[in-house]
Amino acid sequence: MTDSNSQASSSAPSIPGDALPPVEQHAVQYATVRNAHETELIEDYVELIGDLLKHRGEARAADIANRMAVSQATVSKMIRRLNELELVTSKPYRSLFLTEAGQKMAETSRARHDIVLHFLRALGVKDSTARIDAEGMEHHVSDETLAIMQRFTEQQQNS
Amino acid sequence: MTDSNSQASSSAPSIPGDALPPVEQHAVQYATVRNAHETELIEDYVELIGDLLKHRGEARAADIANRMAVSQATVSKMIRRLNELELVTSKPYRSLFLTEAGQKMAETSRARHDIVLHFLRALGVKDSTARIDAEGMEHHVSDETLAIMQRFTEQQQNS
DNA sequence: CATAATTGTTAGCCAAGGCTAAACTGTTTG
DNA sequence: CAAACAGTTTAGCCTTGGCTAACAATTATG
Repeated sequence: MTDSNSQASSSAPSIPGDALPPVEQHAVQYATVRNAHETELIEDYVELIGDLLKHRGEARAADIANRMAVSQATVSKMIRRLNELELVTSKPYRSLFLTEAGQKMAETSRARHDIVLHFLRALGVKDSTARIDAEGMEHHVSDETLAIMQRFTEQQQNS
Repeated sequence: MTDSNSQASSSAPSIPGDALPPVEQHAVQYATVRNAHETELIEDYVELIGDLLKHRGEARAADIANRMAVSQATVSKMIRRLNELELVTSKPYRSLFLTEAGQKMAETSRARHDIVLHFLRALGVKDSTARIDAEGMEHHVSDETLAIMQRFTEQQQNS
């Protein structure tokens, strides 16, 4: 352990991004991101399946492959994983459906996604950019920040 | 190709997150995120090495391992990659240094990171949360959004 | 200065998430 | 109703980014 704990442990939230955070805090940041990455893809699939079911009535592997710009083989493999995680049910060659848990995840993800998207638009980001950014950001926004984003969007609308 | 192009192709930026985006646009969103993921880790390493050099004068593998909460073996392997990409130079058992390209990347990453972090704080997110969120978000924020965030933060400060 | 502790590297393992090619199933249609 | 086409699955490959364990080099210390 070379890397001693910065200097003083004073809580200095006002000083800008200068000065390295203490090791443990820094470690938590990176670990949190790594962790998010593990669930990210899963959530994206589940969210998309939910959307397809809602808007199209069915969710076929081919649709998912097209929308995600990924091969059908990749989707097929992923569906197996989603099955094992009991997020979707699937009969071979038939549309997918979400389990209870899957539906819950889909709703949560969709809600997060929408909050971020609406927030970005309220900030003044143009639609096409906002959509791309929201897709990437949604998995990395804490509940605290999410709540603030929502409040901001609402205030923006009443004015 | 089952998934026909939603309905009308009218530009409707005002309607909420309802309705699926057209297939190609949707595909671009996901592809963009996938792409970001590939460079993300690299950027994080380079950024951290830059910070360590700046604040400590040296960047040792052990420090990186501690700060990233990852094994030394993982760091060692990663450093080999960074070497191949000509982002860092390293002699065994010596501190790392950034190449020109590495320094450039470190600065860019650091700048993005700071803009996002300051923005979140300006929004009212508490410091510890803002740090975690910024770490995850920074790689998924477009230049357009970044510029808006920066402006927002500045306005917030002059008031 | 010899040995202990720290730091770094290598080898070899694993899971995830891509891909292509080939095989199989279901549906449509001549 | 058979053949063609569209959709799905499987097999097998690759890269990334983790890990542990074992070994090597450097640095610190009794």
